[in-house]
Amino acid sequence: MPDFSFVVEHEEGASRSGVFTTPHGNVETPAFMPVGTLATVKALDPSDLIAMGATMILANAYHLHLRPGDELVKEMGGLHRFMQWDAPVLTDSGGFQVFSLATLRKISEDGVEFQSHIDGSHRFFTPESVIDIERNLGADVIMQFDHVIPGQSDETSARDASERSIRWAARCLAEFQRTATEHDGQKESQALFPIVQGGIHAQLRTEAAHSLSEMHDWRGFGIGGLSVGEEKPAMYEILDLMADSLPRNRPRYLMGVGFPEDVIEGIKRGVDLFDCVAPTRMGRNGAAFTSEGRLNIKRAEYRNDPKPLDESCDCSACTRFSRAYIRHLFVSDEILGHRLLSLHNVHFLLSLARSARREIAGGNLDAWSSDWLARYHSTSSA
RNA sequence: GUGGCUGUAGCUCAAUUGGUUAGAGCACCGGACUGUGGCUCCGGGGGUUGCGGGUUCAAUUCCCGUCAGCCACC
Repeated sequence: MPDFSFVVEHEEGASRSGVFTTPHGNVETPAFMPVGTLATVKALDPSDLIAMGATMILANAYHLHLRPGDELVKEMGGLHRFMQWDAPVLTDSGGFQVFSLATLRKISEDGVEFQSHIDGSHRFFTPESVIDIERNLGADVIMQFDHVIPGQSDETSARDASERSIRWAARCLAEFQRTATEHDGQKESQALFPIVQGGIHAQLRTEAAHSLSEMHDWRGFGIGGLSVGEEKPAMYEILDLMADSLPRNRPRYLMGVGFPEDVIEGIKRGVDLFDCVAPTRMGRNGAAFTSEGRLNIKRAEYRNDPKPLDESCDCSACTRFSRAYIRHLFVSDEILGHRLLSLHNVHFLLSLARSARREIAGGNLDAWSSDWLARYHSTSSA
């Protein structure tokens, strides 16, 4: 048995359902991966995640390197043991953090110099150093160090970032292979995914997909640089391109997406893996995803509403608590409110991916997704 | 009982020697958030300036009365 594999079981148009196998277990795809940047899915316990059917979660190399330190995580037995999560984990490299929160940064061909957002200390990340960090953390899937730019960037800067990301993929791969024997022994303990960049420029995207595909027989591919400020139709067009230009027999991971409607649109275009902070962040900010659109639980109209967040949901928040109670928790700034909404939202995304998987197997994704989207949008903008 | 101080948005306070439409923070009511800071950001509704008179072209501001709270002294 290979330590990593991907088997496509059913296909419908560009979409497919399958099983992604890792050293810590199988991931049935399409799948949504809850985000646990700091080795914790905020407000949730690993047992909550297992109970909801989560199979794979994220952590972040940039954040864990700064605190508590990847060396410490390694000393404590690696990420799985440290956070008591025995199922698959994926670590993001920190490329996105360089883009999103490092105010002081200097990008060169060699790497990125930036200041820690925690203590202001100066750091230098290279493709090689990031792989070393991700080796120490020990996640099943590790992402290359890439260069992310805003969604509306012009073609020149998008090309610059995309081509640099491809060169960095090669350097990550070299460092990954150099360190393979000391980490893997006889077995393959980690898989490295490259990341396709190229902004919203079709030519750049297809070039990047082909360059990376020819570079190595990767275990899977990341699609990055989307949902970073571009219009939604532009993102969907790029995903259409990816369906045709990435190998069909490898999982495709759309990074940082998404909102329920984007997960549906991604699945229709052959995406297998998703991750997003939305369910937990919005959970902490008082918004719930429901089958009829987004619901802001802090609204006064829910003050005495006995209904659950979503009447068609069977999560442990919806089967027990009223909107009135959860609203009260938020108005009173009680942490149980954050927990219940996070629980519900993560359940919502996991359940959505499961439903889509089922519909693909039944050959009914197209009709199902149309109905789903119509219902979701019918009341959310009212 | 006498003297003094203070009354401005739900709360805490602003408002240049009397000068345009009395502002701010918090609260409240909406909205945003896509490879995570529980943060943050963007809008909005709110005032018979305790009450009643007076002076003035003009009063939150000056004067008189009155009510309320606080302080001091009988």
